Amino acid sequence: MSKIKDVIQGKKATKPPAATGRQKLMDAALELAGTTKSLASLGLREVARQAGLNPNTFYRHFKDFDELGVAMLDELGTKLRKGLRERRLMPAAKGLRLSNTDNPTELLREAQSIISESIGLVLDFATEHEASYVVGIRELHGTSPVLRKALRNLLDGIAQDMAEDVLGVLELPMVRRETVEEISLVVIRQMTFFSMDYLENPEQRDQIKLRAERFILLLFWGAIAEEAPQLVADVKFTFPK
Amino acid sequence: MSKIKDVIQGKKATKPPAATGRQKLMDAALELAGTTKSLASLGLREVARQAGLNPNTFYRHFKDFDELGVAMLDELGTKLRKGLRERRLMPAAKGLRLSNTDNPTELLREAQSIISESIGLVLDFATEHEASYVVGIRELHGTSPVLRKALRNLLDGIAQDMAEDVLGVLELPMVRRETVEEISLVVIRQMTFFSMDYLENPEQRDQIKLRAERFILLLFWGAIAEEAPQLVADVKFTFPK
DNA sequence: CCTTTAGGTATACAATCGTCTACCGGGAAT
DNA sequence: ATTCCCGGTAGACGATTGTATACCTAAAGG
Repeated sequence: MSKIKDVIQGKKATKPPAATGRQKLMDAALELAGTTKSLASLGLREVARQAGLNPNTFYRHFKDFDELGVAMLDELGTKLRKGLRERRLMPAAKGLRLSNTDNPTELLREAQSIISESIGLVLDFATEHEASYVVGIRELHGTSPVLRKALRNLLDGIAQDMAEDVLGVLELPMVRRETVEEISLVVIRQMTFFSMDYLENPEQRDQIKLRAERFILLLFWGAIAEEAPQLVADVKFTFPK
Repeated sequence: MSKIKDVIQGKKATKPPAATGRQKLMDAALELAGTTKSLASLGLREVARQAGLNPNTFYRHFKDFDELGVAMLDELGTKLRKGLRERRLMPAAKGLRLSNTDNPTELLREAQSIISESIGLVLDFATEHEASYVVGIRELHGTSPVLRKALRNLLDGIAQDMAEDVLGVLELPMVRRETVEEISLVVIRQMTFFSMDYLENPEQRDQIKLRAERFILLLFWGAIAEEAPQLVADVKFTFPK
């Protein structure tokens, strides 16, 4: 009776192969975008093929390509911010954070170590999730306004986290809260460049990381010099070379 | 005799319409890329259509899309660097550059004015050539390695120019040459963000420009504080709010 | 004067694309 | 036990794409 239909339609319809199709599509898109093209320029059929799914299945999960993009960036953002938050809390647990020291020199040295640690943390994440990281950065200046905005918001959020973090150590009025927030945003944005350099030139990673640290130190040092010039003259603090 | 052929082929072949086809293609690509898509994701037929040319004509001028991209970025880069260089020389002609002052305060004030001026210069350029500027920045993190490299080189060159410029005013050993070069690169890169913000939020332009200036001042101030802490404490210099 | 060549055109083709319509199996809810 | 819908499939459609082949013309070079 229905033999004909079965033969014509095939039996594939009866075996849903474990992993949810939505994730399959996202993975496929990531793989393609990571190696070849930009997210926005992917073809629906292309992605479906890579995912081993029927083209139409795409519509079941996403109506747009923007929608898929947002989903991917969501995933990336969640992983990133969670990872950062976790590792950021580690030194506090180890009692390493002594923000009430009266000795400014020591305080600055600690700030430096925090910065260094945070940088490493971002760079590590970029290395571990290279594909999604690169795709994300690509969309930062990409063609889709939706994805651009999503990425901006992500960066802004991370910058906010960083600002709170720093403010826990460099308490006011050593440097104004507003300034810290401003610096944080600039730093996070600059990290897109640093991290791309980092990924693309594995042989210069140490140097790149150092440059990133120096950059941040310069900013904060400048801010402190603005707010408390005398402190700068008094404190004994040497930059890393 | 050849009437048949003429009728079949049309007479359009006999009128080359003034402007060189190469430029037409580049303009068409710019227009399309500026509004809709990314450079790399443009279709050859699409561009030819926009240029009012036969698809095959594309091949006469470029073999790749990368090739067209490089040509466009070349044009952009030339215009940009020329524009910058011209306007940068203006204050020197006006005798405004007094790099041998013994008064560090005055010197810094001058440095600030130079910075402010340079920023305005970049932002003006971005505004006047919005389309090509945006396309350029888009390709900075784009998919084509060729275009990425071209853009990097352009930014590096501009940074070098800026470094030379600054070194003409803030002479060593107030701050080390190496540091100036490092700062310049970071600044130029950060300007990609500032200028995009600037273009996208016309109502906040004054504020954005101010933030950019502040950012740069912080960096140099930090560098000076690193090299000559006492100077920072002595000099009377207030940041713009 | 003849020939080359640079820049333009028309036509054709196979491939790919996005989307529409229709069919289907299994699980959840009623 | 039936119904409903979710996630999957198949097939066909017209449009668009990149490219190959071939033809044309105007100008330049010998």
